[in-house]
Amino acid sequence: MPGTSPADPPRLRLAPSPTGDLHVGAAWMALFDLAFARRHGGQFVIRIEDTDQARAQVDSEQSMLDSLRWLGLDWDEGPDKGGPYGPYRQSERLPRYAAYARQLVEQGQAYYCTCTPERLAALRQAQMANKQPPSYDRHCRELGLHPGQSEPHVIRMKVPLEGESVAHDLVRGELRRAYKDSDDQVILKADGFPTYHLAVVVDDHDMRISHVVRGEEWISSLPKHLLLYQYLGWEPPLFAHMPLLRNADKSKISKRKHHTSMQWYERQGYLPEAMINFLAMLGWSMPDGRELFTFADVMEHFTFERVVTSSPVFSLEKLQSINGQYIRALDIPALAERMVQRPYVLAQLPLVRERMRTLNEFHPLTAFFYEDVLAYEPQLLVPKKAVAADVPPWLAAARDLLRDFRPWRAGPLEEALRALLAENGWATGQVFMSLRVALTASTQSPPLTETMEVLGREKTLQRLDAALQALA
RNA sequence: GCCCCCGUCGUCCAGAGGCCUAGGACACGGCCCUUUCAAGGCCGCGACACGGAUUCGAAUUCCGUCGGGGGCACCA
Repeated sequence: MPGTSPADPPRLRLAPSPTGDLHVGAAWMALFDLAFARRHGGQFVIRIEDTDQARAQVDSEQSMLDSLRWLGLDWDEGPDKGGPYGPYRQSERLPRYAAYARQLVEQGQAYYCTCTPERLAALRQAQMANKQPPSYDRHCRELGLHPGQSEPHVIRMKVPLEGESVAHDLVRGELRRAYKDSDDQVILKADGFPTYHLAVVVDDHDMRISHVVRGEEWISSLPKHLLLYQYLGWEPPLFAHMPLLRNADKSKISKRKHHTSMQWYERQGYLPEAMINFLAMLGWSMPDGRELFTFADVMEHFTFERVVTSSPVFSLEKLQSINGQYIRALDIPALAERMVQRPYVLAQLPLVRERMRTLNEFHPLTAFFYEDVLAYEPQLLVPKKAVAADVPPWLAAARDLLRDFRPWRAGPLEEALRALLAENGWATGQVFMSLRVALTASTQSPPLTETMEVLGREKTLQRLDAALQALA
């Protein structure tokens, strides 16, 4: 098996979330992945899912790498440097998937299916109405269809009608599931793109991944993945299904209920080593029970066997305490150094340097970056020669433009905003003033789009909404 | 509805048949220290979901119930 002999060092991968941000869940797994890989002299690669709706664009990809670096989890290889087994970007791998899907059809382990979405929807609806589990009825399975180019079709894999799948999981032990509870999954879509199931199997094989570490939400598709390895004649990797991090209400951790972006923690002033320590205590513990430890300690002692099987609630209480302990452990010069070296502070400096007459003025000039809720004086949002009713459309239009705007950089942002204003015949000075107040609660601030870049998308959008609310 | 995973203090973990009248950390409460607030020290509150079975003995094994979560897409 790959990765199980010393001569064959493990290769693990991180699959970033579609937005490209490094989220707490991903960071949490990456931390263990990397500890494990490093300990055994292996590698850790990033597989970029940049096709279809998973569009990790350059700037967000960069922010993910920045977050990993901040955590100290960077390694000598970027997404394109995972060794000779790339490409690691899905968009560059497209031709491979269709070929394998067709190979499976030829081998009789997959088949063309021309069922229409309408038929499938009706089928599903009928099954639900009859309190049956929704699943494909294998209508095309034995038809031996060979649809022409023009006829829309997908390729589905054949799942055995009986028997069961038995797998070994590094954290949970034996995982069993009857084949009859898995249906004939689509592996190649009508548009020629693979579904995740095919893509991940092909990619992990091509990239020589030895250990697949992923959330337990994937357990139920494990039999299909294993089947795909078997059909393709490949040795499957080892699997570790990690518990899911949860909200306080026990649901799967979500953006609505937590700050899930690593950047937020960085900006909030948490120390990366405290963050690592905290994350490593979720679902795992040091064999000797120590609760203050470093990444090097994790590296030395991490095993999948010690990962808990129940899902931890992600709560900040303990992180704050740990962070305090790390801060207190720093001597004053070191602490001072850490404060000024903080990337968020570093990013603010160029914006306020020319506005500072004393070093102390740095604080009032940058205070607005840190407020959770800005205290608006609504009349400030209404620039000279404008009336209150003018403003909401400006802010709303800006918000809509910014929601998915990429790349999140001052230059492009300014260009796009100016274009928006020109299109609507709005006065730049007036609109920019309103935006400025919305983002900083003040009529005096560093240049608008530079401020936006440093503030980040999330806070920018939040503040636009807040300003709109203040005007309502 | 069906399938799967899981179930120890409010939260995070320890616990792999006797070391458990269940241990630590965070949070919370009290006291001490102290011009305040922290930090620190001491003390306290607080859990093995329930029911059976196996065993001389179960938090630890098995079964059931209940509870929570996840999955059941031409999303990942």
